[in-house]
Amino acid sequence: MAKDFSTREENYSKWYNDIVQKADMAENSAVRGCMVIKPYGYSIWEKMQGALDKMFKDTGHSNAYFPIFIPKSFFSKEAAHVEGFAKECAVVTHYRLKNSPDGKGLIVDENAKLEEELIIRPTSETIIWDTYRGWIQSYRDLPILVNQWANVVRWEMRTRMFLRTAEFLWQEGHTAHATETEALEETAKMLDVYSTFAEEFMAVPVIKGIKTANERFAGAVETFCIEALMQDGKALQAGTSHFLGQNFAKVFDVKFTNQEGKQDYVWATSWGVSTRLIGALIMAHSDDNGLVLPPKLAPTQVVIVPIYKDQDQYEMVCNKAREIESKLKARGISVKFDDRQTHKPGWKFNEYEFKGIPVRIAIGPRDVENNCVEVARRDTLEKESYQISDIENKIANLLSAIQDNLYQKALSFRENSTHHADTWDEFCKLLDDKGGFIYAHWDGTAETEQKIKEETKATIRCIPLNNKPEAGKCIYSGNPSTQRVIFARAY
RNA sequence: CGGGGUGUAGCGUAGUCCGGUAUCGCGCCUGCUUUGGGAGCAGGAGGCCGUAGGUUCGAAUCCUGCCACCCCGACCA
Repeated sequence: MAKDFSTREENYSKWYNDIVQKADMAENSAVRGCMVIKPYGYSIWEKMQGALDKMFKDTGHSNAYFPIFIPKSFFSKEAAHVEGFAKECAVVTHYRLKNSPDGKGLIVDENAKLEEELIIRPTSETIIWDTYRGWIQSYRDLPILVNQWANVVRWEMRTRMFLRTAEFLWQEGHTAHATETEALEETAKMLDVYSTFAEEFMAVPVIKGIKTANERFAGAVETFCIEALMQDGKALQAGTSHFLGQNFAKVFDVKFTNQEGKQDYVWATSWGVSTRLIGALIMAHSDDNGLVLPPKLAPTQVVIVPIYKDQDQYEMVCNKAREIESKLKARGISVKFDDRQTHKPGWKFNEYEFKGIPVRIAIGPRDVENNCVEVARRDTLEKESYQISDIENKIANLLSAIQDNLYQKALSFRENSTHHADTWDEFCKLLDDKGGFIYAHWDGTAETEQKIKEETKATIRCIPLNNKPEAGKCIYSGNPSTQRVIFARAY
């Protein structure tokens, strides 16, 4: 087979870029740091959106849409929020262009300066809480459970396709509650939605945890996250759910009258996942032959390739193939029948392989004669002959087996890449030799965390929610610690 | 944003030091033979050499600005 992929071994980041490009998911655009998500990449995002959106609706949320522009004054209200985002904001200062006096193109019309500059949203808490003030008077107006699907802009200095781009697509949920308990429950509920989505749809095992103060969302009281491990041993934050306390309610003056007739500030949460998940999907499952997609998120789950020598055979084979196609479709499987005569079967095999289609069915004259087909699965690259009778159920079972296998493979990779370190030397050695998640004791101070980051580039990914208390000594400072936290180098 | 590198046909490249409008492979088009893992042969099309200036009789080549991408750092939910 012709090889035009870099391997993970040779150059992991080139391998990643090759997959994005050659699987036709995205390309760089004329604008620095921004990518064009191509139809194939976008259809994966649509599959993710579909599954997540249903989960949001099932947990009582509704979609809405808020402006992309945020007045600068809104943005500056919450101190920590400003601190976190100010350095990466795109700002609109003018609203008109005019012809240049020298006749060479367009220039900004200085007479069209905005009285108040507009920030292009890096996240929408401020505009949303400014809006919620008008929506909430009484406890009867609560809770508000809103999600928006949107683009956001964060002016990143260094970008990578899907993982970090200046503009990206995401969803952001913003909820308002009458009590702290209810807001905390919402935060936990949405974290569960994310972990369920990651594990059941993406087939990526994740660890639920709490962020340390250093890694917390700017403006949150507490940030919860799901952390996944990529094949190069680096961690990836796959989703976050924030308990915002009354921080935004206070600065935007969002009060309500409770059942006792007293005024109180509203409790808030926000939560989001982005197109970064596509990067996670690539790095969790793909191999040196290209993309590998879990069936539940594959835009096409099965491709059928006809094999023939002449036009008579072509027609005979295609007739049989179409029968199979319609059986599979009736079973709810997404199928592409590639009857193009402009490409040879071998070419198609390779094409669908590096695009990660979970199952390929090849059917030729010999198969028609024997009433069978050749079935190849992308995850293991194994081929097997299937009798056509009951093909739809056999394929449905196979898809589900592939989904499970991908999850199990990713899980055992993570288990094999998870280590405990009890000394500083051990910790450094593990990081350099193997990467992965390292459970280690930490004294709980931001200073120690910062020092460890400076010396090793490893950060505390999270304090796992299911953590067991365990007395020990901080690997860096030697000070007492009550539990292990997860360290890793991260994307 | 700092340091380094790159930019030549859709993609990957030679040519750049030592100025004379461009090489090769893949892909594309046409025809014939092919079709169970990226087909073969023959013919053909396609490039103001990233962009804007400058030097020169003449610039892909030398000089300057700008843009984009890659690597390293800083930064970063």
